[in-house]
Amino acid sequence: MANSALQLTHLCSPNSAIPHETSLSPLYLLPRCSSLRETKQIQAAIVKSQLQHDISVVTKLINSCTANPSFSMDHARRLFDRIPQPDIILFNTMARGYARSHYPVRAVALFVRVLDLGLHPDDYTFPSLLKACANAKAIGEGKQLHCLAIKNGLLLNVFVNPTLINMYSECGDVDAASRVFDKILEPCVVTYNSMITGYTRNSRPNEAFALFRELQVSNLKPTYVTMLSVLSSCALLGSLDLGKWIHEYISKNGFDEYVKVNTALIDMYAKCGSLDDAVSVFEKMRFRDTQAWSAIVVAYATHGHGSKAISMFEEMKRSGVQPDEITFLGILYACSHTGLVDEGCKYFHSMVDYRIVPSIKHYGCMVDLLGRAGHLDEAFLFIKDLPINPTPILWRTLLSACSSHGNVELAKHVIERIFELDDSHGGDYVILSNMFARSGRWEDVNNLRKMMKDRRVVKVPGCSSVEVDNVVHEFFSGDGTHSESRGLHRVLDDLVKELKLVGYVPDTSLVVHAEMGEDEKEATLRYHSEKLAIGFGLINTPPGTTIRVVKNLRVCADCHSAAKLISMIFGRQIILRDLQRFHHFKNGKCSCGDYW
DNA sequence: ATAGGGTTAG
Repeated sequence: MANSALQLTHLCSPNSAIPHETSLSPLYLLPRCSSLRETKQIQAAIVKSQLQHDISVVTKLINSCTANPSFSMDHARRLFDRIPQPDIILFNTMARGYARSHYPVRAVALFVRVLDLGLHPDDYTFPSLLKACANAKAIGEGKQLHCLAIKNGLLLNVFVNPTLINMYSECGDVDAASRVFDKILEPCVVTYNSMITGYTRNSRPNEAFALFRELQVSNLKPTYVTMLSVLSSCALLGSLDLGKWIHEYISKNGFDEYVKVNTALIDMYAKCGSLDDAVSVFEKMRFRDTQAWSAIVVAYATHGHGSKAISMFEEMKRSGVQPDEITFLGILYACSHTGLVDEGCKYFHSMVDYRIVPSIKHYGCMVDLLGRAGHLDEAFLFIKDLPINPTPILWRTLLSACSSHGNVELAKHVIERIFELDDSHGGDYVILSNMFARSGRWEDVNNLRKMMKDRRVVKVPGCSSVEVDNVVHEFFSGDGTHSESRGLHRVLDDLVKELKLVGYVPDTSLVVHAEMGEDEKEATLRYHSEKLAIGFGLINTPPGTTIRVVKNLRVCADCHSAAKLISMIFGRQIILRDLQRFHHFKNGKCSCGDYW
């Protein structure tokens, strides 16, 4: 903003008239402000030229306050409060700001004043308010606004449609969203996008693809935003073939010019198990923003390449791109899964340098980092000292660590904390019960089982799936009905025995070691991966068959699968994240086979 | 262009 600062000096000099229609006008500079400081400088120029009572000028100022990255609804509110008779445009502008702020409910609160003042909501009002409801997960208010939109004859408005669909699906009622969509006679591409996104965000990738197909055969053209959701659905399915098909479609249609699309491609490839393709997309990118860098850091981290994730993170900083909260999630994940406790703590504390306030997810990574490494008491104190209330998930992370490291006493204490918040999670009982069983405390096991029964806790079994030659084999925790289940158990028993021989504990701690896919550990892991391949090979498969999961997921993820199978055999809880990543095909056939 | 809009990957 060096240029505008120069121009401002001119503007603020005494007796300088404001040329309203030239590039020197403060109004012209407002949209170019990149910080609240600059917006305030323009405000000073506006006051100097006596324009501060002009409602249209204040509207522009407020818009500038809500532009990234200078976001300040507090300042916007101060400006708003000085206007004696705000009109609907000013209200709409404030509502849009609040909808995108940390306090979306305030948009709805402000709307009450609109009605009290007898102002009429228009086609700008509903999109902002519905967005606020989506962000606040306020489906009740959203439904009322839906009714009001109908009353005002705005149901078929092109701007209202997508936000209405978005509101329902963000509130988790994707069926309601779908009903709205079906009533729209001529949905525009943005409306299609919002519905495709709705299915994707609610983990219904097949319906997302069905709608994408419908969009393709309509006379509308998909946009790059369509591709973002479609890629995200690919990632949900975990289907690399489908992902490659979409990649070709993207290149053919020129969508690969968009940084966001390339970022979504990186994410898709990583989640479908092909780190190589993810890296190749990243390397071809000419411009890489924070999101693109984060995607590659996360890709390396989730594939177990912790130190590569760290070196990418350092390279990112060197090239002058600012990390954000997601980058830090990636780097903390990398550290915890690579056992780099000191580095992880260092990065966690460096977040403040980037003015990033840690979220519950960052705290979760820290608990995982400390817990996996066996620093259980430290992890416990970490949770105790948090500035926010811990969630059951946070305690659950520590509970798994207690299980890995066999600390029954701490586990008992932790589960009490969990039960204070949520006692309906079957997995928690199972973990502690197994810990009691391992130390021969059968009375405690029985008590826990009785407690589960009394509280009517249902166990939701974890599920893993392995795809061999387009046939998906699903395994549920504690279920031995798969035809090759016994054979698999035998191979995995052998694997566990060998792990014991090299000093590993056949426990969830296996996950810790299995994910250290680097340096001297790598050779060991490759060896065990082969064993695992033999294990998979037992599934009706002659030797030499391509086993996709094993082939594509590479060392670390192989072992992640191994860990999953082993955890299944030992009756442990399987993390939901794994379900997402590995749920690809159904009944031996690509679930999208109908559409392609 | 001349006060304000919808869908968005990590």
